Amino acid sequence: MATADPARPGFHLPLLLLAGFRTLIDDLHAELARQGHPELRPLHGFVLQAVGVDGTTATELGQRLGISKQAAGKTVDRLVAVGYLERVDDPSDARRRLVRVTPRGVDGLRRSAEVFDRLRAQWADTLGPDRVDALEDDLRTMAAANWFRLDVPGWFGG
Amino acid sequence: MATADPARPGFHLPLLLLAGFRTLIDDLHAELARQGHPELRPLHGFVLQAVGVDGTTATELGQRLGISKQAAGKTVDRLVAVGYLERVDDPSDARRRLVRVTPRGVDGLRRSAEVFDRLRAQWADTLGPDRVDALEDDLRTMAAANWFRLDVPGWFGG
DNA sequence: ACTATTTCGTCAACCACGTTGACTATCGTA
DNA sequence: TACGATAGTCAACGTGGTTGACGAAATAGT
Repeated sequence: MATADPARPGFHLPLLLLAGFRTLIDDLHAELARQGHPELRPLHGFVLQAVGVDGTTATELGQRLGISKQAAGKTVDRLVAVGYLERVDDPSDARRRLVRVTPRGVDGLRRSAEVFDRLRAQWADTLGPDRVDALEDDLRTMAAANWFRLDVPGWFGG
Repeated sequence: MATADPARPGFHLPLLLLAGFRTLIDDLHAELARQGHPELRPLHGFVLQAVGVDGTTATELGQRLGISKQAAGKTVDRLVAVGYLERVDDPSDARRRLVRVTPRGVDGLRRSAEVFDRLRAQWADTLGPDRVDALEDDLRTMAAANWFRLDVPGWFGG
């Protein structure tokens, strides 16, 4: 179904990594939708994770995700609109608006983690635990940078 | 740098796959920019590949990529604007507008393949050829579907 | 041969994600 | 107190996706 030339080994690697990522993400969100979180988009989990239990500000969130404070602010807007984040005033600094994960957000995060664990276990069942460990080790070695950067304009990098 | 909990093994896998993909894609485009193709975006290579040497139509391209014909048409517009694709009339069917890769597009595609091969070789140097092979085998096993789908609204899937 | 259906391409409106630039309000400090 | 740095927002824009509607051309059916 693809035009990608199977004879070019170099072209396989990125496509396979992308397909592996998508497989996990698609499975995750199919399951999350079933568990009452149909609104949760792939990006949202990363953002909720980056907000963390202590909360943050939009500017700091942008720094954590490697995006501008404006982009972070708009993403927070959307997450607030669907009930996963909330904004509260910071009593100690009238400029800042603290961003916090709501109980619904915590629930989504918890379920995401559970589903990811389950999916990883499936991979281990199919490939063997050692192969999954090796896969992670190898990727950790090769992808040391690019860990939490989410700047996506024009698909990853621009 | 990340808020991702290192104690949750399940959360690592998708992040690592994404980071691996991004590492390759970022390296590729840095090199392509150096080689005279600064306009080539990550998506473009996939699209050029999907158009193929024989050319296609926007509708068929959309089917190949798993996106709507309108989205495919707009993407073709952009690729035409930067000189990687061209549209020609189909003499045998006045409704169709054939999309073809230009010589510049072919050049970009050829260089992309070369760079990918080089990057794969780098991975093999670092991890060992057997590990890279195993990584590809394992991903091929787990990511059989999701091969060439590029529907990205809200980040992969929606 | 004429009509009816399908197909191709495009337009228009919209959404999700990113960018930069400009601006206000507030804080902290010299 | 006045000034520079910081937080947040608004506006305009670019790229990638969606659906719905529509005209023109090809095809199928009677």
